[in-house]
Amino acid sequence: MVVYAGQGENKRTMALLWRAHGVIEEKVSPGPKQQLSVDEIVEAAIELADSEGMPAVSMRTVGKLLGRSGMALYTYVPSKSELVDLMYDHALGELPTEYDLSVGWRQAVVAWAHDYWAFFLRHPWVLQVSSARPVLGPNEFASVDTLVRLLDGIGLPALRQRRIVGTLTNFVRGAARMIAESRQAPGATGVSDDEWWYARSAALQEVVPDLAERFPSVIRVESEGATPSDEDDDTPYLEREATATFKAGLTVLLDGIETAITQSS
Amino acid sequence: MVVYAGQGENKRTMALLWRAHGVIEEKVSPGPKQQLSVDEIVEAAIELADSEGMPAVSMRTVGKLLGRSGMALYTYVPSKSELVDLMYDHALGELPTEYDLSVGWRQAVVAWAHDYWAFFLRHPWVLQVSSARPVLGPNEFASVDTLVRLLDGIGLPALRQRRIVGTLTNFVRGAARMIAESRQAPGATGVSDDEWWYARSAALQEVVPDLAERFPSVIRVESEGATPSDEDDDTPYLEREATATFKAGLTVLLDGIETAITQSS
DNA sequence: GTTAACGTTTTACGGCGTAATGCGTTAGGA
DNA sequence: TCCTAACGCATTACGCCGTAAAACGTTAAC
Repeated sequence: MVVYAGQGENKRTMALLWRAHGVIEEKVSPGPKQQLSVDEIVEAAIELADSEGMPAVSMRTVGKLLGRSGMALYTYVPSKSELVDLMYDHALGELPTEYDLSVGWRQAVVAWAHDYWAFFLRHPWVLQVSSARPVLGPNEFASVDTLVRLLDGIGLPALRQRRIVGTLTNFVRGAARMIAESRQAPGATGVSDDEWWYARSAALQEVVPDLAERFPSVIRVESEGATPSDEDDDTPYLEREATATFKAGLTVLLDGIETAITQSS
Repeated sequence: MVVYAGQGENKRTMALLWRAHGVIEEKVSPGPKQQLSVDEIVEAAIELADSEGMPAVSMRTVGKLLGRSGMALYTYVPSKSELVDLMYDHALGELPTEYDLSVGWRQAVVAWAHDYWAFFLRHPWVLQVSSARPVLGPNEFASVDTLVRLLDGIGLPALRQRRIVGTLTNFVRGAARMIAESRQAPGATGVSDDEWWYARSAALQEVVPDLAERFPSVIRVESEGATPSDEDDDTPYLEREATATFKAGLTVLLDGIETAITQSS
């Protein structure tokens, strides 16, 4: 059995996140032993979220995946929202925490950004977990710490460094979100991205024939220099565009950071 | 009655978005006249989303607000997801479409960014509408067109301009999302942002006493130079931080764009 | 052997989106 | 003028959701 020294939701949540068994007294007590573990539940939920998307993650479905009823999970986890927090922090655990700084901070940050980006594309549901109220789990701390360290010795005052860390994190999340959302357009395996896009554009053309006259600037900018698709690259249009926007945007941001460094020194 | 020249979901959606009454044949037909309008419904839904948040917007609640059953709305709108698209595009209509470029592109973009940002804070639910699959409504086109025009004459090739438009849009959305999410932490009017933050930190401190040794870089960067709160400014901590990150990040981005301009010329 | 704590399941409640059904209103043609 | 068919709208129903409450069976401690 588990007893919480102080009390309160927050304490219990933190104990769960940090597996702080030191703070928790384990008491032997009657009744059957627990047959599952928080980790098992969290991993099953992540599996489900990866393959079927966040909406498919319900207490009942996670329970079923473990051969249990939905309610059984409530012995391990106080509520679904806590389970989601645990999923979030657990997933963050797979991010690298060390980067080679001998090649310069800029290259290191590019590597970090690509890893972070790829992480969100592997686990798109993470983007649906709020980023504003931090979860304060160990892996969240570790991942922020990793990025902070990349910017540690380049002569930025702490405050500026903090802003830039926030901006970079936000930037990668937003860029990844564009792709992640485009991948789950009409539910599971409905029409593909390109088919949807084509049908929409055709309908638009028909309903608004004078589109090009009404919005000349967008039309010009959107039509010029479309990213060419490689021979055997079947990445959908929106996704290629979003990827290119990510890379270009990262360059712009890094250039801006260099300016900030120059101004600080 | 309404007949669609071609057919298909997309056509109907576009007609709804663009109010393309030209494409639509109005036929007189028996039965009672419609007592509501799409606009009324969309505005009621927006009202609800503004005041109670997106989760409070259900077909039943919107119907109730109009003195009608939930199912009544289905005569006007094919499904909830279409209603959400209409809400999104309708709300975008309140954005300015003209900016003074005589003060230079940079100042104009700053003004745009602040308007866009304030818009998201007025209608935080907009951030929960996917941005990847564009809705292709008139106001979405207008708002993108507005930003594109701000960057039109500064010597950027079209492709670069497109990437920068995407990056700026993404940036503001992400920055606004941080605040919007921090405002809706524990449901409606539960604990305030600051109380929550304090309780969490206290719990964390207790569960993980060696935090500062384990993540020295984050701790240092997070603790230095905290934004001072004005005398009578009761903006919560997370929100002040997020606002500062937005402003600093915008500067960094604009500096990066200036570098891009220099390189293009 | 009794008791009390515990893990788990079952049932139940009020929410959701929306399909199906039915009712009452209304315009056009007879 | 009446009939009919189309239509707006409400009601009901289905299968989901999170989770409170209760019931049941297992088990350790006394």
